[in-house]
Amino acid sequence: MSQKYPEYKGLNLPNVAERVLKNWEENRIFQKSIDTREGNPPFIFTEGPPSANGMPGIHHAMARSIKDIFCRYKTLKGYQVKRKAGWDTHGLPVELKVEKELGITKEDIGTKISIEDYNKACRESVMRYTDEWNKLTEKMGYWVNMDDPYITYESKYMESVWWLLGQIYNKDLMYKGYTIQPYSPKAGTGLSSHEINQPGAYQDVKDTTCVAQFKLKAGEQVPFENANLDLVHFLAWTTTPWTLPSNTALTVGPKIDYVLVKSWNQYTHEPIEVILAKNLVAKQFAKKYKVVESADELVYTKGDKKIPYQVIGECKGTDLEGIKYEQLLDYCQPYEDADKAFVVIPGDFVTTEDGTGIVHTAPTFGADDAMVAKAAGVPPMLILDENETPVPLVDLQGRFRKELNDPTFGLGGEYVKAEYLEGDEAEEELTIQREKLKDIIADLKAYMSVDDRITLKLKIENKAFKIEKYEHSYPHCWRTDKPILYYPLDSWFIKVAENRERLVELNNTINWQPKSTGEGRFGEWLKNANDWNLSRSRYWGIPIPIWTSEDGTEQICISSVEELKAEAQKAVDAGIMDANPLAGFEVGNMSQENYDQVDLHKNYVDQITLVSPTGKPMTREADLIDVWFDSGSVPYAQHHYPFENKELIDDRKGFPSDFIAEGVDQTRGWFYTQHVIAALVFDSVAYKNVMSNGLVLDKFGKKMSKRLGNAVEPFGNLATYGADATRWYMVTNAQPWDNLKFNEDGITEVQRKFFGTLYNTYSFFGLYASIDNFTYSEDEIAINERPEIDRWILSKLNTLIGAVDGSFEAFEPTKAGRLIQAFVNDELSNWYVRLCRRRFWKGDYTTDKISAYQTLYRCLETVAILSSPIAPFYTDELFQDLNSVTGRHQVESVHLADFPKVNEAEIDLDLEEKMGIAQKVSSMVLSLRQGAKLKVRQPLQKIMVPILDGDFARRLEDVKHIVLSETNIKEIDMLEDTEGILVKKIKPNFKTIGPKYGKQMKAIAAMVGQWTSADISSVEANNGWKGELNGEAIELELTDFDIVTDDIPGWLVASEGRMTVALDITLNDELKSEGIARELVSRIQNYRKDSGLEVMDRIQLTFDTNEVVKSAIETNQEYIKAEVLAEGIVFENLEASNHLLADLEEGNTVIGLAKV
RNA sequence: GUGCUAGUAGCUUAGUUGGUUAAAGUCUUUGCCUGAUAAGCAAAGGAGCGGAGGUUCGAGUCCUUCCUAGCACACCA
Repeated sequence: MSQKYPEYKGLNLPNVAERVLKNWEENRIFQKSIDTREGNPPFIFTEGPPSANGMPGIHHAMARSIKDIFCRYKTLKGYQVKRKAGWDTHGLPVELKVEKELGITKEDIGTKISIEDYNKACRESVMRYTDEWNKLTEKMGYWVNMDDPYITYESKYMESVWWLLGQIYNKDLMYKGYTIQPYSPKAGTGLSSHEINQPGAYQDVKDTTCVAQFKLKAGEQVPFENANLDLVHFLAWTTTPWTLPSNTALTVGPKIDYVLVKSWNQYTHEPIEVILAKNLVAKQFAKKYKVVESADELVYTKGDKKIPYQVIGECKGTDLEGIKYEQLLDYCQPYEDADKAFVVIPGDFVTTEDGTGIVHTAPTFGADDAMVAKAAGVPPMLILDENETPVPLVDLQGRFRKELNDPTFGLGGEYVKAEYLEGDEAEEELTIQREKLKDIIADLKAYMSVDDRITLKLKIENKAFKIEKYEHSYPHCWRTDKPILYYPLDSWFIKVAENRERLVELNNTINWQPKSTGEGRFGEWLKNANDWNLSRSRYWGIPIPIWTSEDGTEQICISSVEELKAEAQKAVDAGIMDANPLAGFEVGNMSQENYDQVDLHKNYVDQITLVSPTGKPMTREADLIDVWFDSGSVPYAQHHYPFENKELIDDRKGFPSDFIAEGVDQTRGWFYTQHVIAALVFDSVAYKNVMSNGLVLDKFGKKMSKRLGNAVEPFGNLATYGADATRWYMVTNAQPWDNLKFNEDGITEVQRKFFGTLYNTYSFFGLYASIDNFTYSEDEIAINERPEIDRWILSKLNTLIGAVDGSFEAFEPTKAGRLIQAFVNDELSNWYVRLCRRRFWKGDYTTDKISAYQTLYRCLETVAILSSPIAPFYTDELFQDLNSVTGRHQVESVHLADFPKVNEAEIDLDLEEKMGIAQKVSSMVLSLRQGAKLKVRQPLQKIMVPILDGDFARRLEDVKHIVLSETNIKEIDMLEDTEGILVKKIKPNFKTIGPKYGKQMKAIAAMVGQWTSADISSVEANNGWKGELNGEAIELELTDFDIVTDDIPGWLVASEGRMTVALDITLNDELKSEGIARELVSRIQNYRKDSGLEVMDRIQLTFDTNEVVKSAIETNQEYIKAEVLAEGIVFENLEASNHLLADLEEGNTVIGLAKV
């Protein structure tokens, strides 16, 4: 044990972090923080897996700081907090990156490159930045066990996922459906709703939209009396004209009013009669049209400025149901039930906010469309391909099928969205189009999209009522950035919708931080949860473990490697497979080697054909499981549950999580999928407390992005400022769930204000404690034997412990940090240490001095522990530096210590109140001095303070010595009887009078404002006021008024709140000479310092000065000698150039100083 | 478009159940103190609380509406 407290040349937080990190490694402190809590209750934390195929950013540091804070806090509180790191390894981002690197597309997989090689490439790519992640984790001081991470591509992990899915399958919560889903032709995959909801997925695009005219079928009737049936058309709007060939129905709202309007087509000028929603008439007949009242005015010839229109009939949507119309674009017919197509059907989702109130319905490309069409028995536009398989009119690459070939307009084989064209394809298409369209457009300048050509065709054929560009937001594939299509796909679904209620119920038991995210955002989302589309038609992921016979009648869902091996063996026995690829797997052997010899990825399991009970071969369903299911499985799969660690989950020893935290942008999916899996499989919550932290924006509040170059690079930041300052800044500057405007100036401020002050306080303590050999070896001085100031700071300290504990407990790290910071700056450094300085460096090693050391030591030690969850590095050094001398704690790191307990006996609220008065009065006196330009060094005779009440007098009496020394005043006068001395001021107390005489408030205030000193005295004498105001009797008590002293005539006065202080600024000779002495002491102290003297060096003083100063020196000789540690003082002539020259009292004083 | 969150001095934030003159820090200017000194104290400057209405004796706090930002949601034709 050392006798000296370590000293440093200055505070360099990055260096501190280096030293502490080394210490942690050498002494395995993290491991010890878990081991020493063995047998204690666990605090279950689950780490959300990041993907290591990208570099970590500063926002990761943010999210990880939050996690770390609570894990460290709970460790201090005695919990055992295991935290297993993990990696998310599957998914489209990895695949797309690999495709790019290999220069291939999805179609090449399985042909140009084997799935096996492809998956190998993915496996190698996905862990590429693992080292950077590990480095960040270490540098920022995030404690998580990285030696044994769970990795989602490992066989054990995948086996657990299969097991979970098997549970869901066996509970009959899965089904295979044919639904319209967001589909990205360029990525070649369907997208989950999570993916559509990636930031930036919805983009504003300008599309060609079209209000098409669907002609009434010959022989049909309409519910309008004087309609010309040859001219009647339904108007329907679409933003995707490419879906018009797939139209098979028009949907109307049954309750909506529709009208028949007579007019002319603006492009062909042919007469038309159109049906649309009543309250959309004005919108559709804008600009070129004008309404007319009578049939007489309903005349039009081509070239007229405006086209007249008139409403000639009205009906309800119901009346239109069942009416047939002519197919708009007759390239194809539905392969079945074609006779039931092209009919008006009802739909509740129809609104009259946009369009025409009649919805163009293409069941193959719209989810609602499919639903209403199915309900009405209208077929989708599916045709049979060369294999006699029903297919939609657009292929999986996003191109029209060849059946749509139009001699003039092309279409067949072309991409339905121009955005899908790559490179020169647009140019090539343009050449073809120029040739084909030359009769219509003489000189085509630019490539015409499919939408543009379809609308052009409709225009020519009198089938387009209006064609416009329209800007709206449309979902885009989050990876390829191309627009998605809604497309019919085969998929596996988990039945989430029918379990919504239970999901909501369970969510209500979760403590969300902030509350609003859980109740509002997440809760609302659960209430409207749709079935979870699990299928992904990709390669690198966990395969759906379902094998089906070719006719679809028999099926098995595999839940383990053991089961797969057994089923494969059956197939071998039945002669369906030659050999069992899992023969080498030893059932029940949980060793890594055993599991390493199996691979459950697609390339491997697709080789396996199983046999059904009736002997039919069964092959695996081609799709993979949505990667969000991987991460939602973490709580179980990280432990290889239920194959290993069964008790962790079953006995609830490691589940549900006590705490999880992730960024709000990234993690909606993770919060959700964990919740769904836990609810469906275990009927439990997955986590009890959850914090969603906000985004890290740049200092202007803009989102950070590499493209804008405003992203903060985390490594450089940590190296410059140190992890402690960055962490402290991030946590204390804004609530974690608010977005953080990341400004490096803020970190500098934290460095200076908090860590600088804390460091200074420690240095101050260390300096003197080392000199005095304070090692905390004396008995703890009883609290009632300590001076007031010590008891005060200890009271504050105990209050702080309670408040910080409560804040951490309530998952409010910002509050905790701010409280600590306020304590260190305002209470400890700027009041306690400042007032107590002399106690540390003056005089003998007395009880008072020991009390001061003990008190300051405890403050520093406690602050170190309290702050350690947020700033793990510096606080550990501080703690260890203190503990290395005193050995008070048997632990080698602050992170192994126990969280301090509140000692209620040390809390003295009355004392805290007193000190508040002392601070207030001192501040007021200093302010008065400032105003009078009287330096604090100049002593003054007295101040007067009017006494407000008995408590105030007692309190002020107790702390008056502090006020006097702080402000350099000789005495304090408490004025009890203030009549005639003080000028008083009275104000009504709105808070108490308001509820009683609300309406009269203004009148009362006005009246009170007029009162004179005499009136105030009378109110005081009568203990209140009674009277009548505006005819109402009013009775006010003394407490309904605030009476404050305002002024003392002839004195320098300051008032704040109810307190008033008056300062006597007259100077006599004695005060003057003392002022001179103090001034000299200050100069000599600086001179000592400049001369390089040690604090304890003793000196001999020589003065060459005038009479005034000389007499002041003589008068205060003992004081000066004691202050500057002078043995003696002599007066003789001195050469100014070799000594200190001071300008005092209108003359020069030369000061000589010699070390003795 | 809908929902959630936020909008308070140049900047970062605090403002409890509505109660008199809106609070800190930072910043700028000025003065001071100091054997903790890249700190500290004091004074001055700077907002009327995103805008507009309303409820109330009284609104930064409650209500309505609009605007801005971020996030989430959306099948929107």
